[in-house]
Parts: sequence; C-alpha cells; structure tokens
Amino acid sequence: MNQRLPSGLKSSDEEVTLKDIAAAVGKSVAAVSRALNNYDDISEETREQVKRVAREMGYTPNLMARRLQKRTTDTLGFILPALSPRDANPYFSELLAGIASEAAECGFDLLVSTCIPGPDEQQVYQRLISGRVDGMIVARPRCQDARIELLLKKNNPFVVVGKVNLANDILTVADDAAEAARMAVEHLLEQGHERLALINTPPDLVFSTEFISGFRQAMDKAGLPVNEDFLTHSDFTQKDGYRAAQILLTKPEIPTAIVAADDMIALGAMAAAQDQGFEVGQDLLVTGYGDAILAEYAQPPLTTVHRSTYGLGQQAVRMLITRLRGERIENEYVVLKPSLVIRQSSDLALWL
Amino acid sequence: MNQRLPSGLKSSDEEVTLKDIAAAVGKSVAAVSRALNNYDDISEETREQVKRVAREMGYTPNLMARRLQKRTTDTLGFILPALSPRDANPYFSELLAGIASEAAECGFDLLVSTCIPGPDEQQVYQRLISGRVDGMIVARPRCQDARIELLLKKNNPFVVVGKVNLANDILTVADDAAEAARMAVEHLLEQGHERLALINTPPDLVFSTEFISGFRQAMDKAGLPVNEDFLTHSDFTQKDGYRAAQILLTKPEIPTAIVAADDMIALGAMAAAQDQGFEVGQDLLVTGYGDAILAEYAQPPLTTVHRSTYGLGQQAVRMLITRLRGERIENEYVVLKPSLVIRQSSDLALWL
DNA sequence: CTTGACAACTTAAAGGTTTAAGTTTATAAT
DNA sequence: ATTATAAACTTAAACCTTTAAGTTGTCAAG
Repeated sequence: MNQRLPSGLKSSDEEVTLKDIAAAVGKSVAAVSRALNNYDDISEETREQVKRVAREMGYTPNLMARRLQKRTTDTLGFILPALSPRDANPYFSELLAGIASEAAECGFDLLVSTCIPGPDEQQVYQRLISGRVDGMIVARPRCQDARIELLLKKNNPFVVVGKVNLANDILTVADDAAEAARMAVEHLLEQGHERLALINTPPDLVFSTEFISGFRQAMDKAGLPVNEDFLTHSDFTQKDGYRAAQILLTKPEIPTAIVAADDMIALGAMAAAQDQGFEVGQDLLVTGYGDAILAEYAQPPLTTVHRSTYGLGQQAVRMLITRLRGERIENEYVVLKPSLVIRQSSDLALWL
Repeated sequence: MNQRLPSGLKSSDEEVTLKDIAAAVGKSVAAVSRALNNYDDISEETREQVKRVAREMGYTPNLMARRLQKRTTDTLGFILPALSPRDANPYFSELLAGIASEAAECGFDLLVSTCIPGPDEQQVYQRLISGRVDGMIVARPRCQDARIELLLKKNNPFVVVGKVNLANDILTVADDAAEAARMAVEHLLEQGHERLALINTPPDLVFSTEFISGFRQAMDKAGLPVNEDFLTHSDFTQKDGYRAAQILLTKPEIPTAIVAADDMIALGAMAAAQDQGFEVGQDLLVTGYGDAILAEYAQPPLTTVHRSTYGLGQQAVRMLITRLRGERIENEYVVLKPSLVIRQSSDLALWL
C-alpha cells in the first residue's frame, strides 16, 4: 500500500504509533505527542517535521489509549425506544438524523442503543454511562422519569429533548406542545367548528400534559366548554389512532373535528373516519402535529403543526457538548416555536 | 450512595479499579483480574471472595483500558445516509432498529454516523474503521461502491445488507428484489392488466438492477413485451414518486398498472394518480415494495411485497459478529424471501 | 530423597497516550 | 562572570487491563 515509507518501515498491517514516529525523527515520544498537539514548547521546525513524518507513515492516534489517559470518550449516547419493529415513528428518525449529523459536525461519536421503554431501561442507560459515553440525550420525557432520575443521581451530563416537569435545572430543548395545540384549536374554531375532540398521546408523557393544557386554554379563551367525552389517548401509531378515532366516531354524540397530538395518530384517525364514510376535510376536520412528510402526501393532505424535530436534535447535541466542555450555556431551556401548516384535511376553502 | 464500603474506602465519585479490589482482598491485581475472568488457576474460594468484594465496591471495569489492551472495541458501525432531514425512509428506521437490537442482544455497542452519499463518505468510513469499530454494516450497495472498495482494501470486516455485484466473497444479507418484482408483476397480470409501468429506484443501486430484471423476467415469462417508455426511476420519496407517476400518466399512451420499487414511491404515485382523477385500485393499479406500516393505512391500502427489513438488520449483525469472533459462517450469502401482501390498491375484488 | 506435577498465586511487561516535572543549552540581564 | 529566564526538549509516571512467564508450596510417584 504505502510504497515509500521512511527508513524505519513497519510491516504492512501494524499500527504506526508515536513511538515509531519518535524513532523516525529522533525525538522522544513526548516531544512527538506535544508536536502533534501543538504545544508551544516545541519548535516550529520540529513540529512540522513531526507532522510531515506522521502523515507519511500514515499515523492515526490510538483512540483507546487516548481515551484511557484523558478519561473522556468524546462520545454521546442516545437510546431509541424499541417499539414494535415496523412502526418507526418519523419523529425518532428525524431526531436521530439531527443528533447524528450535529455530533459528527462537532467531532463526537454517537452510540445508539435500543430498549423497550420500561424497567429494563435503566440498565441500558447504566451501561452507556459507565464509561461508554460522556453524555446522553434523552427524548420524550415522562412525568415520572426513571431515566432522568438515574442520570441525575449518577451525576451524568445529559440533555432532554422535550419539556420536563422537574424543578432541577435540567438542560432542555423542547418544542412548544401547548402552543401547537392552541394553534390547531384556534384554526379549527376559525373554520367554524366548535365540537372538537382530542386524541392525545399516552398520558405518562410530559408532552401529553402540555398538549392537553394548550387544548384547554384555547377552548377556554374562546369561551367554549370542553366535552370530556371527546378527550382520548392513543399510542404514536396509525393503528392506534385508527382505533381511537373509531371509538370517538361511534359515540351517540360525535365531534366535527379531531385534533390529534401526533401525525401518525392523525393519519390513523383519517383512515378510520374515511372507513366510516366521512369525507375528511369536509364532514370532519382532522389536524396532526409534527409535520411528517407523510402528512403532505396523505389523502387528503393533512393539516398539521410543524415542528423542527431535526433542529431539536441538533440543538440538543450542541448544548450537551457545550456542557461537556465546561463552557457557559447561554440558555438552559430552549424552546423551538411551532408553525401551523394548513392543508385540505381541515380547510374547505382548499378544496375549490 | 454506597454506605458500607469495605475498609479501603474511596471517596464517592472515584472509579473503583482492580487495584482497589486487590488491596481489599489482599491479593495481586493479576489474581483479581483472573478471578473476575474465571481463569481456572484461581481457587474457587478466592474467586468468590473477589467477585463479592467487586460487587460490594461497585466495580465496573474500565472499558478503555480493556480495549486498549485487547485491541478490540466490541463495537459495530453503521452509517445512515443523510438525506434531506425530513424524508426519513422507513427502510432505514427499521433496519437500524434490527441492527441496534441485535447488537445490544450480543453485547456489542453500535456507533452510528451520518453522511451524504457521495465522495465524503469514504472519510466517514475511514474515521470509524480506524480504531472506533471492529466491523461495519453497509446498506444499499451501489453498482460501483467506493465504501465497499475501501473496506476491502483496508481489510476491515463488514457485512452488506442487500445484494452486491462483486465477485469477492462478501458477507451479504439480502432481500430478493428480483423475486419481489416478479411477484408484483405476476399479481398484476392475474388481475388482467398487461400494460405495466415500472417506477424503479435510482439506477446506481444494485437493488434497482435486480428489481428491473425481475420485472422483465416476469413479463417475458408471460410472453408480454416490455414497453420501454413505461420504465422510469425515482428517489425513495413520495415527492419523487409523485413526479415520476405524473410523467407516466401524462404520456400519450398510459399504463393501467404501476409497479413501484419502494413503498414511498408507490405512495407518491398513488397521490399523483388520484390528483389526476384516477381511482387507484380500480382505473389504475399500484403496487409497492417494503411493506411499510404506512402502506396499510394508505387510501386505498397499498398492495406491496413484504420484506423483513428488521430481520435483515438482525441477521447482518449476527453474521458480522460471527465473523469477528472468527467462527465459521454457515452461509455467507443469506437471502430472505419476500411475500406478497394484496390490498385494495391492486385488487378490485377487495372493494366489494 | 529426588523429581515432577500441580495448584494458586505473583511479577512484570505491554498496550499507546498524555503530562507533570526535570534537564540541557543558549541567550539576556545584572 | 554570574544569575535568571526562556526555549526545546527528555524522563518517567500515570491511565487500567490483560497475560506471558515466573514463583512458591504441597503432594505423589519413583
């Protein structure tokens, strides 16, 4: 491979180490290390020679040795909830994309694991924080969150994506779920609908409490009562959204519009409504949250509240790395503003 | 935290090392190491004492030290193609889920990075294989694949997910794209349609060459000519599937059925057809490939060829780890059989 | 009584980096 | 001429494991 190795040549596959470079340039290992790390007690001349020889010999530092010595891994950890294999929610794909790209950008590695949400989760977190990563990103915080408690207890750096309901000053990058719900409700009210149902996400999530509070606020503000019979929950899947909507639409009294707290749920709800003979966007309005690409190509296209999930991931990584470097964090609780995207599932005017 | 530490107590946060245990039990560091690793030259008595003390002191081995010494990382690498942030194809979510869960199962870590497919990719692969991971998983092989060439050249263990068109005996776990295409075509022919169009995935992928060859084989077998004007390509997005279908459906002569090589493309194609006034499943049949959950909840539900993407990921990891352990691999080229899932987008009988 | 084998260890090196502390040489200040 | 200072290094320890090779003591066989 490397044809013109300087004198002290090593046989092909062996790793080139500082020692080899030191031998080649006739300096000590320490000097070579310091030269490569731009210490200022190495002469310009030596530094350049060392760097050139290192390049020529194809030197790559041994990461494990460096990590052992520096007691740091330059690695971030993220745990994907292992839902049923096939229902990958676009939320996590997009979040992961944001996290992975920003981590790479900052020169950090990203360790990904999966785990079914529940009691085993702590073991998986424990595994990662015991020497594998410097910091964690926790997504979809729950009202009682054992993961966060563990990280706090172990004093391990982390950033949460999504609002947390704890007093401790926890680094957070969140979307504004309450505002999103308000926007959806206000839009539907403007469309002249007052009998609104809510299909919320599972109640153990902080997100869900936020979303429903926004829903209530907007109804209150409009002076409308909330029909408690119209408030329901669903998992983040089309299947479960379908089920939830089906129940809503077979009650004696039915809503004229459905606010879903997630696009997948909304898509399932639309399918249920259509199967029951509703013309979504005409008889029955539906809105979602998240603005997955799927929303745009649904039939009819789904009105939804846009959230920059990718951006959440990027920001979380930036904040975590700032924290790891011990730099000052300007804002420990970042909120990204949502925006309403009106499509045919909720707006008759678009049907022409 | 740990209230009752044995005599040689360490101040709270410091890591417990073999040295501490050795001091506590009055044996050498080597003996402790060997006891914990179940060497048989340690007495049963000592072994148990060491293990008990290790547990009591809250010992966790220093991974970096171990990795430095063993020259192995017990880590696998996987690189997600960084497409536009929002269009996460379910294929990669599901594949990643399979990879991550199996890696965890086998006690391996998983390093994930992202990169835009193209020339920069090699640097990212280079980064991972230079000491960060023991082996890589490569997805969606291309006809000329610089990633695979690099891995072969550097002699780095890897497994490819998807068929590869190289002579070298490369470890592969693939779906049977040709068979999938055949199944779709045969099904459409059975429905009485003969004017079939194909929206294939990008031509640089080995997958695409497989898929089109299956398409042609099935048509040949039925004695039907392939209308070259009906063969087209699209990216793995609904948007691009929409565009491709739109072109197909505005030609002077139009197909009566569309075989899409991916569910996302099929979904986009369905939307395009519907926007042009077609009744998908009646005027115009559409099939996809992949069996994403989305296919099931599309309007109308999409006929597609099921592929166990999750299973591909699991198998790939198993094979890679077998290889890393130096064990014999029974089958170096695994193919997972597809199966047809008939839904309303292609079968009038289901409309009742 | 020696020799050999065995159990149960210990010693020391190795793995590759970083870094605190020390050394040498040259130069400048007194 | 002496002392201080700075530049450009070197030495050696440290990070924590693993492991090859050596040591000690015991017991059995010859």
